[in-house]
Amino acid sequence: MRDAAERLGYSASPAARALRMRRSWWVGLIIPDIANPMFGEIARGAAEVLEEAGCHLLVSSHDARPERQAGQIRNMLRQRVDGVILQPFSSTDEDVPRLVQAGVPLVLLARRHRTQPTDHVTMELRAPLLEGLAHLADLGHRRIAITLMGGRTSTSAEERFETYCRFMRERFGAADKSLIVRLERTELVSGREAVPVLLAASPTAIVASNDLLALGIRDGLRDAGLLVPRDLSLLALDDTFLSALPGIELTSSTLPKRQIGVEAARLILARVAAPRRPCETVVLPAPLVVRGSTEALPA
Amino acid sequence: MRDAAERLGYSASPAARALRMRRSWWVGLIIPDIANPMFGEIARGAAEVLEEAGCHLLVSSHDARPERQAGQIRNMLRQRVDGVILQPFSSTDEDVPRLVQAGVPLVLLARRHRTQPTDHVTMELRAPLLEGLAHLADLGHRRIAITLMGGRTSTSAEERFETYCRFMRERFGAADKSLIVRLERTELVSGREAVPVLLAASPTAIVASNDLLALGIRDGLRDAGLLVPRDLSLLALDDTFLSALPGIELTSSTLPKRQIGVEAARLILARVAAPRRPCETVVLPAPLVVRGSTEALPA
DNA sequence: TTGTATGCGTTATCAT
DNA sequence: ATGATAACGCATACAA
Repeated sequence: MRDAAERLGYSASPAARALRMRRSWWVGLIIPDIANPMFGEIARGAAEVLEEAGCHLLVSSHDARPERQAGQIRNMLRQRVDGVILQPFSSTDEDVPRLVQAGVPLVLLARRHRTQPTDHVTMELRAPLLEGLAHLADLGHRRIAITLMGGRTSTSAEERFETYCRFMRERFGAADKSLIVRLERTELVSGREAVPVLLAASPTAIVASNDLLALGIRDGLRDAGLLVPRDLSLLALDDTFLSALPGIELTSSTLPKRQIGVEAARLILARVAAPRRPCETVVLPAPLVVRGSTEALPA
Repeated sequence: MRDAAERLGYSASPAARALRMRRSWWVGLIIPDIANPMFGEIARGAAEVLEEAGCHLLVSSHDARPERQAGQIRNMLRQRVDGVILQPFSSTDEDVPRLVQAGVPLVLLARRHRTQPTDHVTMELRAPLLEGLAHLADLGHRRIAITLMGGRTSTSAEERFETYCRFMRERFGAADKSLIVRLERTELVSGREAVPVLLAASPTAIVASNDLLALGIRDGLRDAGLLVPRDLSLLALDDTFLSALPGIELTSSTLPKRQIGVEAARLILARVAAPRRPCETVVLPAPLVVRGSTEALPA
């Protein structure tokens, strides 16, 4: 019977199925930027495991505009998606309770919501930073500057802030707050613009929130007549494929991008199968890869 | 009435609409690699104009596997998408006649089909190459090597082959075929592996099919003790945002990626509105941007 | 103009 | 087991 159907090239109409079954067999992935290869790899990982379960991935990019994110969520709910994978803007993103309210399986990426418990997948936040700081400290660096993204609303920034301060205190007795630079945007130009502020604290090494930002910083340093790693060491957290490129070669903590997608999809499917199961958190490692941008401090 | 509906938060069920109207208000975009920012930007451009028309973009990445492309097309046809935007594998891709047969509005990217006329959007192929060759020739280069992707089935490779030969003949009297290197894959490693073959023809400048390939070539040259642009000039066609990155800085012909998506979506909508209109071709310019990887040949 | 019945292609239910 | 039937939520054609 099934093969007879396949012989004849017949296949059920998804629209009729969705109407009748009140679900679409689609899972939505809502991301800030579809041109960012990081999210592309997450999408690939998620699509892989969803296909196996007979579902499809629906990707929506909102280009960092909250009102677009809200619109895309509305749209997905209308489509009766089986689940939503979302990287929220902040830990107080109002769309998160809305989604939970709507009763749709939800997986948060990167951050968790402050009040609303959900399934979510993150990468280790403390370990890679500690590993990076230890790497620099072992190379002789003491004045290590760090960039932190977003305001105080960002849990990840706060966690990094605390981790940084604790490490510096434990290793060197004190943490000089002037070495901490808070940035709004995580782009190349943002890195370039941050250079004067960074240099004001006269660091010998800089930890950047991600590799694109690090590239901008390196470019700004070059304009200031400073070369990496000769004059300053540079380390990037949360890297993309860029860090490994010849000509870039940044020491960085590398995210398991595909795996993030895989785990997120897995959590969605698990909740579809068991709506009342307790929320689960998956924490993925982000090991440090030493490349050419960090060097021992000359004595 | 409409606003009354919106006040109450009501909105039509897409499934019921699709079932009744025999169309989904979705447009499919089928691409080789969702982690490639080039396709991300195309997707963004397409999504923008589709949203305005009340449609949504459905992105599917097949990771360069023909059988996956075929499956995704089947899936999209079942979903009754309003149209399909596709970058076919070759000018004889068998999925193309199938799609036309199915009667779904279809826009081809990059290449056109050899026998089946369709709407399509390409970038200029001859002009950027000629511009690049002229740029190198003006810098004093005579032995200009070039990489060509794919076998003889690739129309674009053939067009570039002819363009290259004609330019070299007209400018220097003859085209040395040993300067032409045919490659199968367009990846970083592929560029690195091509270096020995390229060097065998002792060129002073190299034209690479795209910037990732160029990066690989530069890396391979460095391993061979040759520096760009000091020892060799390097020029990339069909660039992505990579070329402009500090630390990369390749002279390259820059694709209007977003615009490709915009035009493709426009063509889909036009055909939805007028199914019998004649096929249209949009050719977008790809101007040369001179950066640090090309230099005058020392006398 | 406003209202009402029918069908789109499934699945689920109920009767056989 | 197998088969007929209703309902999912909309658009449309036709009646009032």
